[in-house]
Amino acid sequence: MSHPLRTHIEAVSKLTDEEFDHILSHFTPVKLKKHSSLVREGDLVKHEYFVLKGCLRSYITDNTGKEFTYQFAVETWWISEREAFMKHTPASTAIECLEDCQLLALSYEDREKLGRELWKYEHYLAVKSNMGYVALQKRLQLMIMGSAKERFENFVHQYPHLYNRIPKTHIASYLGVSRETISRLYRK
Amino acid sequence: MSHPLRTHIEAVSKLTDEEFDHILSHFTPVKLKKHSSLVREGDLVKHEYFVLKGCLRSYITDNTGKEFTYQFAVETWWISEREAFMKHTPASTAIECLEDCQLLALSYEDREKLGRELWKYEHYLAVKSNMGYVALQKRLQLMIMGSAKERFENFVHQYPHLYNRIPKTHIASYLGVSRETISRLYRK
DNA sequence: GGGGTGAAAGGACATTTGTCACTTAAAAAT
DNA sequence: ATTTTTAAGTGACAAATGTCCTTTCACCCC
Repeated sequence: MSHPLRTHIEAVSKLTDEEFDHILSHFTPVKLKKHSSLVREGDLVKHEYFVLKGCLRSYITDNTGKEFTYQFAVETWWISEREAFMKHTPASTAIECLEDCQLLALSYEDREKLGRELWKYEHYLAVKSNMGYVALQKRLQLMIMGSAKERFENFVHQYPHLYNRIPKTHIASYLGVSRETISRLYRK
Repeated sequence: MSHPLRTHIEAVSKLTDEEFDHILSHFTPVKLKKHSSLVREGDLVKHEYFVLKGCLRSYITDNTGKEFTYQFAVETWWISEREAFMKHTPASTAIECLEDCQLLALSYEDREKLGRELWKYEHYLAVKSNMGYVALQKRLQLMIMGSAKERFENFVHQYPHLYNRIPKTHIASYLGVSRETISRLYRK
């Protein structure tokens, strides 16, 4: 059974054992308890993370205390605060663990280094970034064109495993509806 | 007075006269009349476009005939159908001219070629792509957290020059509200 | 320069979704 | 096990926004 990170990269381009070992040697394991924070608003974000085990979300809180969930991450997903990580500015979104988590951390410097050393890694990043952009476009489109019901059904269909794993409150804040609305839809 | 495309690239990195002339030599001028289509749904998209003069929008139409505007473009902006252009798949969004337009077209092959030949161009693309991602995130966030009023006011504040140039119908479809709602907000 | 065409404004009403207050259920802590 | 805390379900009502329809305005175009 191959390493989950290897599987993930090889969905884009195949690696030799040496290449993968070299890549993996730049990652640092991180363990976190449920409810702990990986990133707090205002932090500098020096790493991005690959999830080995557990579940996290990134979110922001507005001045009235309402939350908006940008992203969830479970096994084999990446998570970070992209803008802060890239530009070395303070984080405007927070990241918290929804379960006990095991992560692999990669620093900004090592990411750059890997990209320079290994074209396949650079390419993997470019493909990943592009897929992220397209996915975000789709989400925006659904947000604008779809009703609460359509958004909810799409979520359940797209992420059946998340739907029973993540508190409804957070799913609601990801979909941009109230928790009560989710309840009402769920009933039917 | 420098060429608008040069100014745009040089906001990221400075070019020599030779470099810019080399870049520019890969672009083809395109002229289009108001109301004409640059891309139709289902087309293959072989070029991306830099706007010299005029105004365009990209949009999709759902099965009930309702439209959603992805993007506007005026002087010095780029426009294309990113997914179709990148993946060589049929376009799922259309692009139309809201005014008479003068554009510069760059083919996929030439784009790749320029990126390979001139690192500064590759870098310019990467920066542009990253800014696009962050902007899209901000738009999604505002869409989810903001009221119709907030979204509208943000638009007017962010693009004061577009607000009097583009039909309200299209601004409404960009903001994900009905035209009537825009009218009501504008009244006050 | 009058007739036609498309965009915007406005009112009445319907629908969706949010808010609040309360109850129930489940999970965590001691 | 019992208590305490947290999440979810529910109903009544309010607010925001959409829909439909009519009127007005502005701009083109023979």
